[in-house]
Amino acid sequence: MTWTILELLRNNPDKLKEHVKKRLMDPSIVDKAYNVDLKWRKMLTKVNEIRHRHNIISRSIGKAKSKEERMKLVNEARNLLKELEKLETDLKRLEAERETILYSLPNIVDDDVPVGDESASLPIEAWGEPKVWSGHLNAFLDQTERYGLSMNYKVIEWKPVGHADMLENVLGLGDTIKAGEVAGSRFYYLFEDLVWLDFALLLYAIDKLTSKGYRLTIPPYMLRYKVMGRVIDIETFKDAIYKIEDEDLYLIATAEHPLAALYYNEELYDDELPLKLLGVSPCFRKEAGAGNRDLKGIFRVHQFHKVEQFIYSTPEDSKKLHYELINNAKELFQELGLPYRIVNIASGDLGACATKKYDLEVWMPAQGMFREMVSASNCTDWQAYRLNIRLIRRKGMAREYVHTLNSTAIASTRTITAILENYQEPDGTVVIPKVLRKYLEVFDKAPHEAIYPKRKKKE
RNA sequence: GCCGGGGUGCCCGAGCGGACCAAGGGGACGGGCUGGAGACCCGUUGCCCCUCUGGGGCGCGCGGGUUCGAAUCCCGCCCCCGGCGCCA
Repeated sequence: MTWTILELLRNNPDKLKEHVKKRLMDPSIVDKAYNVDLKWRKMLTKVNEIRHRHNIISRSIGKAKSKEERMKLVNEARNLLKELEKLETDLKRLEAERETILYSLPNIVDDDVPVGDESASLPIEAWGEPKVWSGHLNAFLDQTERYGLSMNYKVIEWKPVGHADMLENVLGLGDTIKAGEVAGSRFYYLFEDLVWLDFALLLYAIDKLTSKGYRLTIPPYMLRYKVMGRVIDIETFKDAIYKIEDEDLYLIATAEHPLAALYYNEELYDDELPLKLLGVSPCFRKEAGAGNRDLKGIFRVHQFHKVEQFIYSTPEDSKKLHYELINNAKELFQELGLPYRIVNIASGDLGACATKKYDLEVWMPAQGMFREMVSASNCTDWQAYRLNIRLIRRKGMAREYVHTLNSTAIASTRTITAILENYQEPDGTVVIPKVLRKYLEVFDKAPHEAIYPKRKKKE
């Protein structure tokens, strides 16, 4: 038992309550968990005592000398079993109750995390030279200088076209109407240059991060219930996860899920950590909690491609590696030339798994907002406890839990929206970021320098 | 999908209804020996609970069942190997 949260629950429940309060959740869950755990431990002791008595008698039956003695002992054992039956039912019930409540406890909150609801999330740094339409200037300053972030921005007088209109009307390279008819809203058809762009973005992230030593991985795109339930919390399950009819299979919402499950019920030695993985997969999301937000375009969709960073680490290294993940993401977006700010996400908006989370938000010139492109979470031992992934120290062979961390590298459709708005020229042409060009040059039919509006095309 | 064989501790592997409650080996870890290393010797090496220099319970793919007693018998599921079929 070295799970941080269980230790805290038993030794200092008030402290754990503070963490739960920071998340704006009802702290009475801690009292419930404490009581159920205590009750379970007492019941376990009681049951074990009776099992012990039963075991002693049961073992002596094999050595009984006479038939009478044998029958007497068998009857005694039977009586104890009858007594056990009810207690074991109670114990099982308590066990299930305990598991449910322990698994519903969120991770503790890191000291650096700003406390409050999403409005308390704190932009902490910014990079790049955003194009700001004059009509958005106040909004822009409100999202940067208000937090003490200064950016060299360029005011433009023409208003860029939103990514949804760009896609569908200006470029004519997407069809969400037909997709809506045949699959539903938040689906899309993408064509030609945008498909090339999608793949080029993935290749770019794969190229960069494999060079940094991340192990390239294609994971399963579906997981069993018992595994998925351990990787994520119930809320995420309800809001994001699709199920396959008549099968015990759930579509992943990100490669994080199968990458976290890679060492399900396994042991990792401290000298083989950190393990850095790079998952490439489609992501399937219900977006059930999204309401009517971002209904147009491909910013928030049921399906997209993503390159995902994932790290298994020792507890002492996880903070450092969390910075590594967000720094990798910054590097990717700097080279893409997309201006961003980094946000330290507030306690109330963390999600149950994370102890701390950084988002990278790119400035969207048409929307006049910074929008999330990357999310980097340190889950410490929250996932590892649920997935039973142990850490073994060579020195002394002590057993603990590993820490897990995850971060987006590139999410295809979102990054495409960012390019459509940031690389847009007044005439609707979209210049292709230089860093992507080498992944497009090799294909004759791929766009090499820019994507042109449909009415400008000569062909 | 069908037929046959199989899943034992970190790994290999014995056990196939009860007799110190998984033999034996390897690896790892701790200690001894050494100037240091190797070899060698001793010990530890599944999970959980407690009144924790000790005591106890549960563990043999997962979940049920039979029995006073199951790694061992029965049922369902999962996975692996071989053969047949099907398929990109």
